[in-house]
Amino acid sequence: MKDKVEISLRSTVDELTQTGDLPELSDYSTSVSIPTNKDFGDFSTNVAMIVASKAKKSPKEIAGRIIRSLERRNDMFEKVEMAGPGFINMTLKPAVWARALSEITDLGKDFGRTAHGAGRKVQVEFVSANPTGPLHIGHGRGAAVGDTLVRILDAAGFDVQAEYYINDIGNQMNNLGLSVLHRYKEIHGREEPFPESGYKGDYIRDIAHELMTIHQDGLLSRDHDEAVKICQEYAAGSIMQGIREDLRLFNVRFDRFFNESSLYHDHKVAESLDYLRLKVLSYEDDGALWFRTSAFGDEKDRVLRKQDGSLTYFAPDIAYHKDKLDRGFEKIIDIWGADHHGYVPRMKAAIAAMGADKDCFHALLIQLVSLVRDGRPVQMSTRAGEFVTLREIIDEVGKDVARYFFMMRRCDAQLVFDLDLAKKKSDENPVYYIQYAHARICSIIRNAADQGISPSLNGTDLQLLASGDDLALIKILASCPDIVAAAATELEPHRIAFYLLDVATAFHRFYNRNRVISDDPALTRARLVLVDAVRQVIANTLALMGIDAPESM
RNA sequence: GCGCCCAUAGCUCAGCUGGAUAGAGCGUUGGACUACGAAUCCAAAGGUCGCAAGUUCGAGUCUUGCUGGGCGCACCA
Repeated sequence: MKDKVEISLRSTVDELTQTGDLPELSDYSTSVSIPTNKDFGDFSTNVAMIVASKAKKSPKEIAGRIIRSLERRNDMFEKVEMAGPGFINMTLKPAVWARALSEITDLGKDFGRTAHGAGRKVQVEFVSANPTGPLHIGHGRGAAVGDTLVRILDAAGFDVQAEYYINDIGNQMNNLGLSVLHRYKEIHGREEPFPESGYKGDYIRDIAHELMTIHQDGLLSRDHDEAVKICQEYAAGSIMQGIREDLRLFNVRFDRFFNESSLYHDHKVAESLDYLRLKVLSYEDDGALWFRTSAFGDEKDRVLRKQDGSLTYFAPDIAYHKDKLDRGFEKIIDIWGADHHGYVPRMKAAIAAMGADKDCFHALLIQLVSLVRDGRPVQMSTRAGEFVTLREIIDEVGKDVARYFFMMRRCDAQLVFDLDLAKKKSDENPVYYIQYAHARICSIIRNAADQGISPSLNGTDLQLLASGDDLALIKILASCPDIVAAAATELEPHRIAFYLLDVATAFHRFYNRNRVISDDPALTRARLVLVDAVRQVIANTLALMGIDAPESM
């Protein structure tokens, strides 16, 4: 709805500029917002003050001209007033709101979708956990945020792809193989010192046992490196399969899993290094190969190839991001743990070096998740293999609650996951509060159906809902597409979680003060359409978060 | 030492790109079911938006400097 107001306002201002009633301004940013104070109308804009300050004119005079012009196009506004230092407050006609409601009914599942993204290609890369162990709770937050963001971007009209980058090569994979082989030998009674920086989790033992049933003691007689390789490949495959299963249970979808190793097979890494050398952006020093990232705003240059001849993690990562650019993504979004923030300037430098605008790259940094049980923090340490897995969380509180909890903070704020609260099936738990609203509406609709009435626009007079609680509810519903679009452009998926809470609150309030099914047939029909629209909006936005909308609970 | 993030009601947090009188939930106090699901609702109390300057018509929001907390500063990934 804000969209429509903005469009109307902008065309009015443009028109006034053309007729010379307003000074010419090459660029101005309008801001239409919903005022906190209801007395100020449905929407408010400061455009007159912006224009006035640039043109050095009186804001009130500018506002006056805009208002007179807006009033002349009388299809939309009930009332347009000047307020304060030059605000323009606008109140829409009830018919406009009634139309907005019928639009929700017409669009159904598609309500909330917009064309903001104009089909631009966007990629979101997230989770990307190494296949060295199961997903833990930190990955869970990244998975929930990433998957929700993908759905939001899709709804906002972007052509979005979800990708998982698998580090299936390198030191960590080698350590994985060593760790598994060690456990394998241990089962066969061979005690050796545990490999340095090996993985100690119990799942390593499980994998060693699986290898034993496949190979019996056959690996013992193999060449060491060969045995490590067999262990590594089997373990990575097994763990990756587990990760995919975790993601499926968590309702997280990926369009593509990208193997780091393919960058080597396809010579992409070598090509990237050649490119940098050609552009004189890399140089040899002290036996290593350096990338001149400092030329692009990084605080110092970074190593691409170490003294020992092996490549750093950064080298293939440059090739990977070059590949993303080559695939035509206009916006590249990487979701990382906040502890990787130091890596951002480096990556932006790489993007810029490839000749792309470095602002097309967005690193969404996800802050730490800590876990609280019985009011006490739960200690976790990945290195020691002591961590709470995502699977454990899903099993304990359910997929829906877990996904919502991960979404109810801004990404850049630390999150305390309260297991006790998550398991409470009461009003304190926002997930149940929201799902309850949905179930309650479904119940009302069932009751109405028993009386032979179902929600339908046919012959229903929505003007009956033009005031009070009914109108307030419609206004919140109508803002859904604006919220989704804003969440997409600002990359702030948590806004959906808060919006849902607003919708549920507004509905519960409405429900307690008004009857849907009453002895007034016309009002009953109208309100059935209204609550059905509430149900639709709740279902649609829950779907954006990958959460189910139960018909009863 | 340098950099990034955070600081808003007793607690946990929103705050729509700089707008008008800063909002929710929990907790506290008091109320509402013999009609559509009380897993709900209503009301009250609760604030120097960490501190101090600056930018301007206007700052919780932007700038700078402090204070406090988290996280980084590898020829690890």
